[in-house]
Amino acid sequence: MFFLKTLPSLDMVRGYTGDAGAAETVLDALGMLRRASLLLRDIEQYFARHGLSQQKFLIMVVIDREPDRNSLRLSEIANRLDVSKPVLHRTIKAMTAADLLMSKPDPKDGRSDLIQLTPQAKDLLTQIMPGYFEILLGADRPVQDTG
Amino acid sequence: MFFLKTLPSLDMVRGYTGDAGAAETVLDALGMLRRASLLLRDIEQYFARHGLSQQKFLIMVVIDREPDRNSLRLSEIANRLDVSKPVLHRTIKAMTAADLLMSKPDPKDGRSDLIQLTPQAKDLLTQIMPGYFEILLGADRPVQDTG
DNA sequence: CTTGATTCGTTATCATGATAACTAAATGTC
DNA sequence: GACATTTAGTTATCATGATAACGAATCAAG
Repeated sequence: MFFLKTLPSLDMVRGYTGDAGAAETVLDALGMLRRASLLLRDIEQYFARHGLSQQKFLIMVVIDREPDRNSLRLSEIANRLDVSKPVLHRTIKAMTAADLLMSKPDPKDGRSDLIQLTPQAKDLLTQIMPGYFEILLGADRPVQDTG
Repeated sequence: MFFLKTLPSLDMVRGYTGDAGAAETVLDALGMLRRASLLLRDIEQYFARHGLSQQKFLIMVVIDREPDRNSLRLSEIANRLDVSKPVLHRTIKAMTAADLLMSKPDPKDGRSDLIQLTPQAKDLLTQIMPGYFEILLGADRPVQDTG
């Protein structure tokens, strides 16, 4: 993701929306996209230093936090994350090769595997979670134009 | 971009941050990432219906709104958008092939071209801008499934 | 002017998002 | 139970983000 460093002026937006209140709402939304873009970049860089990505991290999170179960099917993960199945398939394959996930056949559905975290994945999750929250804590700082 | 459909509970986050105020800040940041993810998806779908992407749209915007000039160099566009030069290079090439951009050599720097909008691009920009603001206006409404 | 450092754009390569089209399994209807 | 529909996962292909490494032009130091 990337986004405009400098947002349009209120006057410019008002030229399209007509109404000043609407123009402010639009600028709020653009500001949010800019902040999300910067935050996401910080997050991705943090995960990259641990050999991960936000995507891989979130896959581990949704499996880990599932109550009463320690595994999920691909489609269940996809539903919890709003990500497409092909993307998830590819990532699960990579994470399995990296010993972060392991699968066993689903006894109730011959099409599916039950995907669970390896011990290494659980360790890694515990290790990186505090730094993740620290980055999110810094997210309400004012956005600066760095040039 | 994609993100968790269901955010962690306040209690779960408090388990990591210790302090309740910090936990709320973290949840605000996660909520923002979720809203930005959904909004961005709407925006990309809108642009796709016009044969564009957010990236291509923003390139047109920064050239169009430049005061006193009608062209920018690649690196100037990259600076205004916070996007990497290889990405921009590839996109400018595609947009030039699609008759949205045209280039002429920069008389002041033999390494650069001056990139400007074609008349078609200006027309397209005028045509799609209102719908873009309409989507941004809806960004503060509760999330709904539009199919 | 010449030399060295910097900047600009390009190429190559990779990661991560999407949709379309397919196979296999499960489900629903008769 | 047979057959059509639906669902789960996979494959192929594409778009868009990144960094690394490179040649060419510019700039800065002397």
